[in-house]
Amino acid sequence: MTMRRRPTIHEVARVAGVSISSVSRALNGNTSNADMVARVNAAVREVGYVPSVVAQSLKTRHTGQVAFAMEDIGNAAYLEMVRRIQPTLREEGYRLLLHSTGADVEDELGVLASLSQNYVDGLILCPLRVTDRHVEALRQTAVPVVVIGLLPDDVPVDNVRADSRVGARLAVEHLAEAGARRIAFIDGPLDTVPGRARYDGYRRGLAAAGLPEDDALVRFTDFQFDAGRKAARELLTVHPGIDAVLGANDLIAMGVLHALRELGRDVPGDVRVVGMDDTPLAATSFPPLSSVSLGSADRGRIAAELLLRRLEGDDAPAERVTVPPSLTVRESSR
Amino acid sequence: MTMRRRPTIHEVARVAGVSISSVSRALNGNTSNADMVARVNAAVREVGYVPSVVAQSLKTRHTGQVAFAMEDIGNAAYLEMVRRIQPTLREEGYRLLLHSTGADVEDELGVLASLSQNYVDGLILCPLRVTDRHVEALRQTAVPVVVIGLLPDDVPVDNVRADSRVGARLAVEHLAEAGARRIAFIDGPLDTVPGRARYDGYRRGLAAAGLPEDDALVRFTDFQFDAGRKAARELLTVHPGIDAVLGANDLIAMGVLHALRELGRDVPGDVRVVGMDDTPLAATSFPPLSSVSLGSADRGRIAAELLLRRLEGDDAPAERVTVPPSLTVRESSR
DNA sequence: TTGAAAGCGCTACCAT
DNA sequence: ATGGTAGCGCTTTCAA
Repeated sequence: MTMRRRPTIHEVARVAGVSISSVSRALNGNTSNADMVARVNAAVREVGYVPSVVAQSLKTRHTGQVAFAMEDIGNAAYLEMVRRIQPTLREEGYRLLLHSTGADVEDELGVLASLSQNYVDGLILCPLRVTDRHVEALRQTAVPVVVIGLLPDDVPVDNVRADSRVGARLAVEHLAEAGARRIAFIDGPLDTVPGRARYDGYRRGLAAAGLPEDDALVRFTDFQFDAGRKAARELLTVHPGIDAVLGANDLIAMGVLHALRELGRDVPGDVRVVGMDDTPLAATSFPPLSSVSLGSADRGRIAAELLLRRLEGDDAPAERVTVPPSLTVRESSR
Repeated sequence: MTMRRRPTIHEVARVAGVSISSVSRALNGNTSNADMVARVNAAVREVGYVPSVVAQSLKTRHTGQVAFAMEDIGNAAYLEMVRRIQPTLREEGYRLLLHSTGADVEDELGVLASLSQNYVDGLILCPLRVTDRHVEALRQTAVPVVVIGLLPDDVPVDNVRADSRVGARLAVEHLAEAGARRIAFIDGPLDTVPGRARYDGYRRGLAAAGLPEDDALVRFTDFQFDAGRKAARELLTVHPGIDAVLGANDLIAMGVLHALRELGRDVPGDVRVVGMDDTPLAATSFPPLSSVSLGSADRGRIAAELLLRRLEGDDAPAERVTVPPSLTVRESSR
């Protein structure tokens, strides 16, 4: 265990026989003397010098770090975002700091207040809910913030959103076109933003397809596998005439697939099924699950790009980007 | 957009009418004068002071940050680790920096060399392969490192490992007990640590069950769904007598399930299937997939705990923890 | 072009 | 107990 302290710019200067200013300049490309650069580089290699980013940050007032704060990295949608955010930021030399808030609103606010005043140059936030206090905090962050999710129109913050209402509608229209007439919907809680939007989209889809609404075909549960399974089992037992089910996310839809199998119904022969989010689950289920992609990966990438623009000093008015949903049709609704 | 500079400790001192030393002491609990603490806190609130972690880091020589470097956060096993690492570190006040290396060995080394000399107090590394250069780099990192995965015994670095060899063996023994006689194995690349270990475990399992080895029943591909599907299709077309398939991870096993369905073979009636990693996929597949858990969540937690001990100054000899695998039997092999 | 020196905001030592 | 002050390692003026 070598316990030598890391070499500083002073060692490099000493070995190269120049001043620390010259070392700094040579390293940052602020010199035109090729010989100087060569000498400094040689000294750097010799002593194994790595600049202290901390000292650099203190001086330059930026850290090269960006944080992504979301509820739980375990959620497939956030995961997709991270997978795109990281390389996008990295290409520009930023490191990614991860912040799972664990559905804790206070913590989300804490992140906004302190984290944004500290150790990061920017922040991508994916809030579960947006309260007045969020808005307040967003208005006075010390660094650029991009919010992924719904945000009131008057908040001057870059914002990337999905359109899950249109997404649900797409799914319903697709099912109707495929010949379905009694389309059930298993939703998450109606008091969540996505739950509400997807329900609205479902109803619009029915209207667009000229199908009647029937409350008996709708269930509000949780965004979970077991919830979908249970709801589908009940729904299809009471209403055997249901010929299609839309699940408000892929987990619910997977639960529906299981329920149908248990009930001996063929998918898509007897009942067509569509999910939402288009997670990796969808492609590997049996039968492969049609699903509405809400563009998580794109939202992540776009959020990162917006933030990078701000970090480069762009101070144009806040932008609002909506990523359009797209339906991937697989066997479950073909 | 308020463009005021963040207040520093000097503003607080001025408002509180004390010296900056007193502010620092009050804030860090190094004073016993309750009145002083109160005055300082009041001033802190008044000016909205948040200490600069950058300046603190420069002074104290630690950053409060820990990095987790792995191949791709999209992998379910790594994800499980992150989900446990983050809260564990966070409880002790450390932030988590994420570093997907994208299967790039050079990049992995780069992380070790520069990242460990910089902006983090410690590092959790989950290398895909361990080369001599890794070992070399590990020997001279500037901060404590914990490696999740297999590491040569003489490398003095804390190490948390799964026992995927025993895991694969467990799976084979279980299949044999269930009556399987011709157990195929679809592995990832043999030159990866898990690929190698699982293959060894497979062979030991066969030996333990008194079954003959048959190279024709083994395929080395990728740890992916499509790879598993394709390999299974070929394998079962050429060798219809195969009565069980072990997939080296759940994705492969899911691919196997699909291939079998396409070939019209019943699972588990004709062919039993077992996967590895016990990801969420397993429980929601059809039929639900038996899978060997390698304790990803536990490994993540333990790695974080080991690292925290080092960060607290513990300099006991490097520890080696092995998390035992466990088999969850579901319908696919019942 | 180069070097000296002034900080960036903080902690901790040393006087008082 | 409190305040002054010397750095932490760097970048960037400013003179030479």
